Amino acid sequence: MTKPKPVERALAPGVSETAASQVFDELKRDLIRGRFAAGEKLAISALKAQYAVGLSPLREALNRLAAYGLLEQHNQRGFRVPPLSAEELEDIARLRVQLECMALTQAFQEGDAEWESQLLAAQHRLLRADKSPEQLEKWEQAHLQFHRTLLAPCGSHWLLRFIEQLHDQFDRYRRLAPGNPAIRARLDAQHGELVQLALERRIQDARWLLEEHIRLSWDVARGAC
Amino acid sequence: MTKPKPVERALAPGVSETAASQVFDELKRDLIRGRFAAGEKLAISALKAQYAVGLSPLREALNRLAAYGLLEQHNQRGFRVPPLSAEELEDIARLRVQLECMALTQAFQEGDAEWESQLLAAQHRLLRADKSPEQLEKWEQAHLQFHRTLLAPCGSHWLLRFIEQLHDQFDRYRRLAPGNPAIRARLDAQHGELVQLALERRIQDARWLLEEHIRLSWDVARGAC
DNA sequence: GAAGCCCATAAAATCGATTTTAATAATAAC
DNA sequence: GTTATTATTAAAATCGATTTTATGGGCTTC
Repeated sequence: MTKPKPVERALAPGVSETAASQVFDELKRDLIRGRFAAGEKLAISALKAQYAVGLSPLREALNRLAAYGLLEQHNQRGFRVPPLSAEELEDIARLRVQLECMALTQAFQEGDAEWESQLLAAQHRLLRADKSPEQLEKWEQAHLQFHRTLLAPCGSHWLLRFIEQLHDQFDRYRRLAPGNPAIRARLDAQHGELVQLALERRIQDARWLLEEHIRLSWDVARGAC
Repeated sequence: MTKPKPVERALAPGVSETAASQVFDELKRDLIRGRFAAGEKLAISALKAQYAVGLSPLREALNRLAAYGLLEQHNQRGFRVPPLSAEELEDIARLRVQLECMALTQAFQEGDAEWESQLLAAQHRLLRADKSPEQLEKWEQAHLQFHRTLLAPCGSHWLLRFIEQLHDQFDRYRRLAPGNPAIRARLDAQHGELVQLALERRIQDARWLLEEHIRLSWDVARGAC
């Protein structure tokens, strides 16, 4: 007999990715990273080549991104990168303060020892992550994960979902804006302070600090508009 | 000059719909209406026939709905109607209270005379809408529009977006639950009271009433799980 | 000279068919 | 009798081609 079974059962037995999901992840990252200009119209056939994927999975990914708010979809005239505006950034930042402080309060009440451990771990990974341009994606991932961990035990699935969505939107601005080393240093320090306040469950101080943290990031992100 | 000659765009002025957008709207309505059982796996080929649409636009609509949270998407195993649970309903309801009260406060500050007019109009349309089973969709539309109008001037695009999303989620429960005439009557009365408080800008009373309104709806919606 | 019209072109949207994967039934092994 | 393995079937995902719609240029008309 021949070998009609060269088809390895995909070493990962559980979750196999689809082309649509892969290109969704890549496009999402590239949109947040600022690979495309704000307001730019996406040329679908070009994307097809760039991401080495067929038309169907690509369109499905674009549809998901539009529903998520990282693209604008206009019937019969394709997809467009949303414009950046100082007004929208203000909206996003203010709402981040409200929602994240809300989640923080809950997280402080619900968080247990395991949470404290994971928070310390996440902070350490962030601290050690290399922020050089080549490793920037790694740092961004660690940063996102830190903020996720901080609020994770809040108990509200939908609140966390909205916060994540706003975070992605905010990062479009922040990552496009020129860096500010002085502010960046202060922001980095605040992560450690947040952990300390979390361990001590000093909710009011933590809320003030988190608000300050977001407002400082906002100061940086403003540079994008 | 003074030639108010709006360029006639083809035979369909304004926005021509795509098949994907149409089936998205229909599916969204049917999901909220409870046409499919919670937890049910959607048979794509069956939907294709039911909605009289091709595979591509149908899949695009399903992808959008999954990103919106009205469907679950599992790689390589299709789409599924999210299950209903008392815990998630609680999450949704509590968050509605928080977010809508937040928006209400802003709306009371930003709303002008034009807003007051539209609010009165929306309330009257709701009052007059027929709630009979045949006309139920009309009433639901008027109800949604009333709540939209109430919060519209709040100034935060993203807050309104999240509130609408939660409202859709909440309605899945409410519309599946058996009706309660006594509570329904009280809820209907509250719409008028909210308008009155809005006209007088009695923010604190209005916040209490809106919270009470959502909690009462919640009492009804609980009947779905 | 500007506005309207028509055609050519490019892009978006959709269709029909194919490929890939998961779910299920049937069979074999222990 | 149970578990493991293979074959079968059904469904999801993807591809390639076609249809539909928007866009831009050149022409005509007033």
